[in-house]
Amino acid sequence: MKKYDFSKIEKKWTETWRKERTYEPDFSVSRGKKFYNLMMFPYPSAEGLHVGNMYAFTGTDIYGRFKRMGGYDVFEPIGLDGFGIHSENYALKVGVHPAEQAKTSEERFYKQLEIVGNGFAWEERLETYDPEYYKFTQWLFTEMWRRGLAYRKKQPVNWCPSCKTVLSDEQAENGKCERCGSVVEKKDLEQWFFRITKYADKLLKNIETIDWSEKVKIAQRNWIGKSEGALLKFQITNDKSQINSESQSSKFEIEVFTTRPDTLFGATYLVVSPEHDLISSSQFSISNKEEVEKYVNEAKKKSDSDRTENKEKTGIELKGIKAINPANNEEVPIFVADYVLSGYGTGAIMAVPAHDARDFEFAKKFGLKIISVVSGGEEGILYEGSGPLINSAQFNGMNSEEAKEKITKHAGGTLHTQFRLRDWLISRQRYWGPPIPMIYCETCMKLGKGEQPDMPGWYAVPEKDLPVTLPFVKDFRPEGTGQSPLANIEEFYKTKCPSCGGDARRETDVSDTFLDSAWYYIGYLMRFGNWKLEIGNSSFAERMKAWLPVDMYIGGAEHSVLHLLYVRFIAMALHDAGYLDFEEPFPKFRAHGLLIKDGSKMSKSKGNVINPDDYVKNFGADAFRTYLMFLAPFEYGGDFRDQGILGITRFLDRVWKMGISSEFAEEREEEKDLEILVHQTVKKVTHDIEALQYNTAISAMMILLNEFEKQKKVSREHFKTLLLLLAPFAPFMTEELWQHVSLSNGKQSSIHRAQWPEYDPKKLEKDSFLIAVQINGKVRAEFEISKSMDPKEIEAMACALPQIGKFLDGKDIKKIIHVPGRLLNIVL
RNA sequence: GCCGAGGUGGCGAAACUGGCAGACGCACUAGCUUUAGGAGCUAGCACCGAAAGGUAUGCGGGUUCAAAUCCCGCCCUCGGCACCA
Repeated sequence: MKKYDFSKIEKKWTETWRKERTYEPDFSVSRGKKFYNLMMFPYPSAEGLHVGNMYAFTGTDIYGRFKRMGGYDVFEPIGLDGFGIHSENYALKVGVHPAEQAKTSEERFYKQLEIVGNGFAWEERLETYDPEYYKFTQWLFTEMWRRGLAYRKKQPVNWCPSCKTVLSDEQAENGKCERCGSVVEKKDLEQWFFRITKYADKLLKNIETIDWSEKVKIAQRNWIGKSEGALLKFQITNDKSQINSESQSSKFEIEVFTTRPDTLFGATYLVVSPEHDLISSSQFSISNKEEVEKYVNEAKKKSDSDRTENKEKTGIELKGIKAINPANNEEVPIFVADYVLSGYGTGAIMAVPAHDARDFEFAKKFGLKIISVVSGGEEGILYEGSGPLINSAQFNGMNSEEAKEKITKHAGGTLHTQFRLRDWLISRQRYWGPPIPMIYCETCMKLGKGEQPDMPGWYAVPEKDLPVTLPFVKDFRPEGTGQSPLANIEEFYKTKCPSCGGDARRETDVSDTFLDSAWYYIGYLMRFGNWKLEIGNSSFAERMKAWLPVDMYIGGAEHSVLHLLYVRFIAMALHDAGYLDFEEPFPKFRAHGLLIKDGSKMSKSKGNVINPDDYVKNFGADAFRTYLMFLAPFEYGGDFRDQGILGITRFLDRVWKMGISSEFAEEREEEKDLEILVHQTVKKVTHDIEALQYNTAISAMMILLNEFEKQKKVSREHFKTLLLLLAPFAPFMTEELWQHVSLSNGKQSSIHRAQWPEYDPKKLEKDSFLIAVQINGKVRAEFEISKSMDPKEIEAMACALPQIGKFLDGKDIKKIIHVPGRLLNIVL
């Protein structure tokens, strides 16, 4: 008997599938049954594919193969997200130019991805560093600009001292750089931003309409951070003792944002952030100015994480000035403290120590007045809930919820919705990315001319001049000067103004990597032959209409507020610009779990990284794939154990043996119950794959095989059903066996284009089965009954059983509960 | 602190709508076979107990004929957010 020679068979089918274009969809017809099956494309930054990537790809590929067999024309493309800081950092580490490293990685990644048996549409692959690709990344930037969604602004931004570039808020995770983990600093710099906040409300609302993993939806909701409240104005006065002239008093106002305007009567002081305008204002004489400045400077020096790590609240009163509470016209002191953030709301708060934990802590430390205005808590203790108001003049007795609007009105404030989300900082002072396609003209600026009224001197590179090619720069190292290495290349930045034709300067920053990946799912549809299709081209528009949005998207949850938020935003902008007829690019998204090894995350420093190549070489791609899917539910992830793969190897070997033996039974030779099990298995595997519960699908197939082996012979049809069910998991071996067991003379078409088996609902139940008999809820016996039996008859039979009879002896049966087909519970 | 997901044999994990807890697999044990290699086959395998039987799904209560599953109160682990007013 021939042993299964996986390396030979895998090689053969890889070549055949490629040659026969088995996994290429038919774009020439617009068919209703399309299925766009997408996985997050990888960063080719490391030495090769990580087993975690392999896990994600395999899980997605199984789903795609399942859909293809279900009659869909499946589009499952693959590409590389090889532009950007992660690839550049890797190139820096190994000392190779990123453009060269890209070629090496490309070859290695694609080879690995094919070896493991993924059914990709190889002809449509793309790389984000391809000028034909980033031409459109740049076009996208100019489109955002034209639509008023891109702007330049100076403000405190996140700066990674190690990567020597600015970062977006999303990339400064807990005050640390998403790439290298360095502590992020704050710098005042002029940068490019995308106005994602314009879509904050839509990004939030649409979450309700999309079918995504719940934890990702929650992460996005939290990140967008909608709060409903009010903006209230507090007038500022100098202390009576210090008023010098009439004009200096009472013109300046501080606006605060609060979610609890109902507690305004309890606002006993005001706090401004160290960056607040009030501090530098010359309108007031702050008597302890020196002291205040010292505090402010120290606070500004601290990084965000330093500020938050120090739990003890600090601050200092601005002496000589007071604020007036608009509810009751009482004077309250003003403090500056770094627990108030400049980037949120108005950068100033009204402090209500009786009903806010932070204010409470601060007030205790500085001995400030604490006035309860909401009843419900204990006297003198912090209470953050709602309830009837007290100490609030005419509002006493009113419920706090109702009072929110009333008190806002009374104080002359306005109701306001505040988002936590801030605009997307898009520029990077690095080399390996798409140059931002903008031109700055000094002459036009002086004349006040420009494409956008509020940004004189700035022009987008005209579409005909795209792409702005990234020049080959030998010394691509970031310098930390606040400028990209491109700023040293005169031939690059010297250009002509698209408006006046005079000398002008190109933008030398490149765009964030996440812009590259914000539209790649569209890019795959452009890649026919040689990027012949362009945005605005009508046949491309048709293709987008036919294939978008993506039907199933799978990827890591770590991109919850990075890629997955940006890509939604860009789709919304393109939708509003009329290019897309949907707002949500991924109506269905599932986050796969993480693979761990020996109980901890895989990392090189721990030495527990799994090299997928070794396993494919030793056990074959089919066994490796199937094992990855068997070890735990796909959406949970799990612990990779070397020994576990042996169980799968045995299983596949047994399938091979049975298939190769060529001894199949006539159908009528089989036991009838076997047919029922086949139908049950088809049902279970179909359901489990649809739910991404691959582990239980595999165990169902194991049960079927175990039963097959107990039979003397199994019919060819039943064996073929098992092959079909197994095909998405073990594509190579099932293909080989499919050809072998098919009776047709000559060439048989691929199993991966065969029809997924169906089950007959009438053939799911056996005629007779075991039923359990319980006494007071404890199982005491079981016996066989037939489907047609009368309940009374079953009860009588149960009581007659010897194991049951001894319990019944001399006792009254209170009642009998009969769950048909399951059990009988006799209550004594 | 807040939000989310979890906690079941030696291990990875199953369990429909509340209905026989531990499917399937790994490891292990015994036997057979052996071309002695991570091979194959058969049987066993939650715990206590000689057995009858009893006890078991993080802990403590509750509802129910019946709870891993529902309710209340705790504990622990992992993931995310974190002075967001």
